[in-house]
Amino acid sequence: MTLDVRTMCLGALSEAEASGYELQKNFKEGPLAHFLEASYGSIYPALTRLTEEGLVTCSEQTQEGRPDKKVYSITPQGQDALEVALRALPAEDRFRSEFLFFMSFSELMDAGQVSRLIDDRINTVLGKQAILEESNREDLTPGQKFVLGYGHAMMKASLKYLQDNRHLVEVPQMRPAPAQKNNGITSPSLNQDQ
Amino acid sequence: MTLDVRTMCLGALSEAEASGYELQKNFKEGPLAHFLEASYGSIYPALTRLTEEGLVTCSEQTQEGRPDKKVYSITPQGQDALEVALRALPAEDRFRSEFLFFMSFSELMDAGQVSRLIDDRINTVLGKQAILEESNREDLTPGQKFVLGYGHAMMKASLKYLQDNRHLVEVPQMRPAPAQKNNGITSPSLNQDQ
DNA sequence: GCTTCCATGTAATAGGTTACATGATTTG
DNA sequence: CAAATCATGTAACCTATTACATGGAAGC
Repeated sequence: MTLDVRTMCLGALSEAEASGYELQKNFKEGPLAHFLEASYGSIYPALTRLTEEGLVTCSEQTQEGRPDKKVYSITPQGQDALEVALRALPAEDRFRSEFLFFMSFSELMDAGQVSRLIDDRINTVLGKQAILEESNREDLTPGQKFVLGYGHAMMKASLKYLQDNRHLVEVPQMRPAPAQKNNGITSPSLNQDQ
Repeated sequence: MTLDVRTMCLGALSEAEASGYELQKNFKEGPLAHFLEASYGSIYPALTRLTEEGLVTCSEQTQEGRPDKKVYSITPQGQDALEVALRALPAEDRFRSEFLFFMSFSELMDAGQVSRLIDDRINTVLGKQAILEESNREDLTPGQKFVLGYGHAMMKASLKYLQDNRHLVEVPQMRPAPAQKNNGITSPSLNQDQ
């Protein structure tokens, strides 16, 4: 089984009823933001399908000063389906990083580009960290807190690694360079903790 | 630009010539294993396309005792294309974790399942760590070492977090209701396989 | 006045996985 | 003797992204 948008929506609706628009926002800014993401183009069809299958119901709400809203709620069958799904074994994570791919070819880039890439990366991680911190409220379930903490730990580790090891790819390689002191290239061993 | 299998293959071939079969193995077991993965169904068509575009060339090699092999090498145009691609801004990481999704609903699972999930996760991370350690050879480029070290740091942080915080989801939550009867509603379950 | 937020949806497209099809050889 | 490894490829399928289409209200 793969974690698809349909299951993501069902899970989110088991926490609270919401519209498609709100779901997208929750994925993007909620406590699970670091590993969930979905576009409207996948959310709306998913909700239609869940409704057809009887796992959620929809009630249209007219609002003043705002567009109409379709609020979806989970049904008992939906809750059941979610709990059944939760008994299976989770599939492996899907992680694909263009940043790391680029970095693995740092010798093919000039120093400026490499540094820029790392700076950008640090900034995006800081941004994501801020999002997680904002969504850390008291009303989160233990599970959500656990997951949020996990994301936070990963980002902290990421920042630390980038800061501590950027010199490995920023030190100009094979240059007929003049005397540059401080050639502190530490052997990039895997197990360097401190 | 998105990191597609075609670009992954081109990058790998810029390091060394290889067959499609070898590329898959390299993705799965090499120093970039933690964020690259591709099936044969995507690699072989990608190689065909790269050849058509003149970015790689192919030479068939007959082997004794083994099936014939198609060894692909990068062309100057291919090397050029790779370096051009490297000047762009990398797209955001794609990360989707079914494990974390499950954990965020830990209250809906029984304690045994939660513990099993965490144990399994620890074991898979340990397995991936072993793969990375095995691929840590001296002939890696600085970029590859940097990326491999990054993966290693992430896994270490992951293990530490799991071990230090599993109690957050393993402590039994105050459940009001004792016996939940299992009503056998044949609900249209989510992706029931097996 | 421009941009962002609210709000829903469809269609074209891209990109990938899984299963299928084939088959010799080596390892346990 | 069964399983894994080596080796390539296609076809059916699935899922998700992007762009398109629409439009009022609120904030800057």
